[in-house]
Amino acid sequence: MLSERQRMILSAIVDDYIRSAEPVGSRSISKRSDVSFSPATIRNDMADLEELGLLEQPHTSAGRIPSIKGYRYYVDHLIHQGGVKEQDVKRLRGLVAEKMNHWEGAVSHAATIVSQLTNYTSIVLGPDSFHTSLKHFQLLPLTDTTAVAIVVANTGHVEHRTISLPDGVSMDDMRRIAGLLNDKLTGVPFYKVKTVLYTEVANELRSYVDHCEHILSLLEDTLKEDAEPKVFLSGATNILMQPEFKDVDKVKGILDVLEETPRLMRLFQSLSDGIQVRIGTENGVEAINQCSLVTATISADGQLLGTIGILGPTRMEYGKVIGMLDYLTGDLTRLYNRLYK
Amino acid sequence: MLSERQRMILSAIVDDYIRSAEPVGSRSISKRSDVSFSPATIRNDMADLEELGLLEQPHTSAGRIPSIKGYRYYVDHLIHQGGVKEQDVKRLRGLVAEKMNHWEGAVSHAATIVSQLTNYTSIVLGPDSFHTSLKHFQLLPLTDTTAVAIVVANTGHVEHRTISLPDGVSMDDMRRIAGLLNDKLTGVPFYKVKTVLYTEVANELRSYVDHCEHILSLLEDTLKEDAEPKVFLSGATNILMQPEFKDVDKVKGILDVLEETPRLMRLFQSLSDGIQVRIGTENGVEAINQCSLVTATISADGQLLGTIGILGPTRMEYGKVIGMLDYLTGDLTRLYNRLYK
DNA sequence: GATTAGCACTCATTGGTGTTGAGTGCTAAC
DNA sequence: GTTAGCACTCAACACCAATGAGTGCTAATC
Repeated sequence: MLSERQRMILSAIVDDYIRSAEPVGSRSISKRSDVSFSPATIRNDMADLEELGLLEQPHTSAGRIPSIKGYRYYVDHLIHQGGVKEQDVKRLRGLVAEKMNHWEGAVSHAATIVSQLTNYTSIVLGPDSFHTSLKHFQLLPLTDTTAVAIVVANTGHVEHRTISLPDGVSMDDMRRIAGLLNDKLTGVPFYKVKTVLYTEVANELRSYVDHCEHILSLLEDTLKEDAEPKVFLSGATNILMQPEFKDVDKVKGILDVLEETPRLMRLFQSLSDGIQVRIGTENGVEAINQCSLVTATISADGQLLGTIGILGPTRMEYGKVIGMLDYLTGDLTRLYNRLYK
Repeated sequence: MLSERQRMILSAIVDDYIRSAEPVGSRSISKRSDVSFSPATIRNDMADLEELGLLEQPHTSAGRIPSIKGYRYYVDHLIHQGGVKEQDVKRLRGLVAEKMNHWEGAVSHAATIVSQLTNYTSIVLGPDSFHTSLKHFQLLPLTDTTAVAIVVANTGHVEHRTISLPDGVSMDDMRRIAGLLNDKLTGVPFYKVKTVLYTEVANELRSYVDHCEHILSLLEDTLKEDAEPKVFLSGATNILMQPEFKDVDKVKGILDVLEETPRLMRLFQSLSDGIQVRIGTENGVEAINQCSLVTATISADGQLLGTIGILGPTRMEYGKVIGMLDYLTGDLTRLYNRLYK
C-alpha cells in the first residue's frame, strides 16, 4: 500500500513526464508549489516506488520515469478526470449537428477531430461479424451481365458490391435468388453466413438455376466483405511528432501495424464494453510496446455499433483522452438513435 | 548536346546513385567493366555535366549526385526499359485471374502488389467528376424513415449512401423522385450535377412533395460524394526505409500529404494520358520536393477509369516502375473490358 | 587535341579525451 | 521521520587530431 505522499509523488512524476518526455528528478518535484518536502525525502520515496516496480531509471544519474505498472496505477487510482476543455467540447458537439444525416460520416469525422485535438492517432472499427447479422439482401440489375448486390446489416450499415454475372441468368433468376437469400439468411450473423449459404441455400439454389457453384462463390465473396469490420484511421502520422519516436525505425513498426488491417484488428480483440486503457506491453503486440491504446465501444440498445480507439505513446494524456471518449460515445449513441429510430 | 561518353557517365552516375544513395566518385565509375577511361577523364566530363546543371556536388570532397535536371535527362533519354522481372510479371498477372470478379478489388490489390514489389508507395485515384457522368439513380426503402440511395456512374462504378428521410415521404414519393432524377440527370457529368439539381430538378420536385429543400440538400450531399474521386493508398510507410528519409521531420511532411486527400489529389492534377514522370520540384508541392511521382492513366474505350501513381524518392528505379505501370495498365484495361463489356 | 598520371587541397567522418552538470544514494545531523 | 551534505555516476557536449574519399589543376603522354 502506498502512503499518501508516495501517491502524490507518483502522480507528480507521471504528470511531469507526460508533459516533458524527460526523466523527472527529485529537485523539480520538490520545487512544485504544492509540495513541501526536500529533494532528499522525495528521493527516498522514489527509491521505494522503484522497488515496487512503479518507476524506472534510464541510467544511474538520471531522474525517474513511470513504468508500465506505474502508468497502470496512475490510470486506475490517481487520474484526475474532467480534462476536456470547453472549446474541445464545442468542437465535438458541432459535428453531431454538422453531419447529422450521415452516420458513417459523423463517426469518421469525429475520429478526425479527436485526433486533431489530442495529436494522437484515432482508429475507428465497425462492428465485427459476431455482433452483426444480415437484415436484408437485394440484387439490382445494372447491365445485361452485371448487377449490384446490396447487403444491409442489422446495425443499419449498408454495403454494396458490383458483380458480373455468368451468362444465362435472367431477371427472374435474380429475383428468386434475392428472395431465397432473404428467406434463409435474414437474422443470420455474418460469421455464420458462409455455412448457411453452403448448406441451406445451396440445395435449393441448384433447382433454380444453372451455374450454381459460380453464383454461390460470388455470393460468398460479396457477403464476406461485410463480415470484415470497416476500419477508419485518422492522424496516423501524429506519432511522428512525439519526441520518443524521433527514431524512424521505432515508428516504422507502429505505422506498419496501422496500415495492415488484420494486425490492427488484433489490437481490438477481446475488449469489454465501455472505456478501456491498455498500456504498452498490455496490448500484447510487439510493435506497439511503447504505445498505449484507449478504446471505447459505441453502442445503442445493447447493439455494438463500433469501437473507437486512440493510440499514442505510453506517455499519453490519459485524463484528456478518456474524458473525450466518454463524451464522444454518448454523443454518437444519441446521434444513432436520432437517425435510425 | 552531350557527347556519347558524357551520356554514358551520366547514366552510370544515376544508376549507381539509385542503387547506393551515396555520391558517386570518378574512380568507382572508372572501375566499371564497361568503362575504359581514367578517373581524370571522367572527372573532366563530370565537371562539364555539373556546369550544364545535370549533376551536383554535396560538398567539395564528395562525389556527384544527379540533379533534378539530371534525372529528367536520364528519364527522357537514357533509361533502359524492360526492367520488369519474370517473377514480378507473374505476380501482377496473377491478380487479374484472382480478383477477376471485382474491379475495385483488383485495382487496389494491384496497387498493393506494386508497392510491395517496388518498396515505394502506390496511390490509386478513381476518375474525377469531369470524366464521369451519372448513369443511373435508385432509391431503396430500408425502414420507415431511412432509404439507401444508389448512384451508378457511366464507368460502372457504384456508390451508395444511407439517408434518413424527413417524415411524410411515401414510397410513391420516392419512386417519383428516383424517376425524376433518372430523367433529368442521366448522362450529366458529376461536376454539373449540383447545378442541374437546383435548376431543372428543383422546380418539378416542388410540385411533387413537401420538404423539398431538405430532400434537395440530401440529394446534393449524396451525389457530392460521388463527385470526389476515391483514393486508395498502399505502402505509405515504405518511404521510411529509404536512407535519405532517415530524418523524421522530412518524412512527416510527405506522410501528411498522403493522409490528406485534397492535398494528395493536387499532385494528380493536369495529367495527360499514359505514363508520366514528375521529378522532385516538378510536382510543384513543397513537401514532396525530394520525391518523384510516376503516374499512369487507366482507361478503356477513351473513358478514364482512374489513375495509378507510384511515389518514391527522386532516387527512384524509374525503369522498373515505368515498366510495371506499363504492364499493369494494359492488364487492368483488359480486365475492365472483360467485366463490363 | 584528347587522355592520363601526379599532386596538393578540401572536408565530412570517426574516435579519443576532457569537462560539465543533472541527478543519485548514503550518512549523519536535526 | 526529515533534511543537509557530500561523494559518485554517467549522458551529453565540445574539442581535436587522424583518416580517407574525392576533387581540380598542371604537366606529361599518346
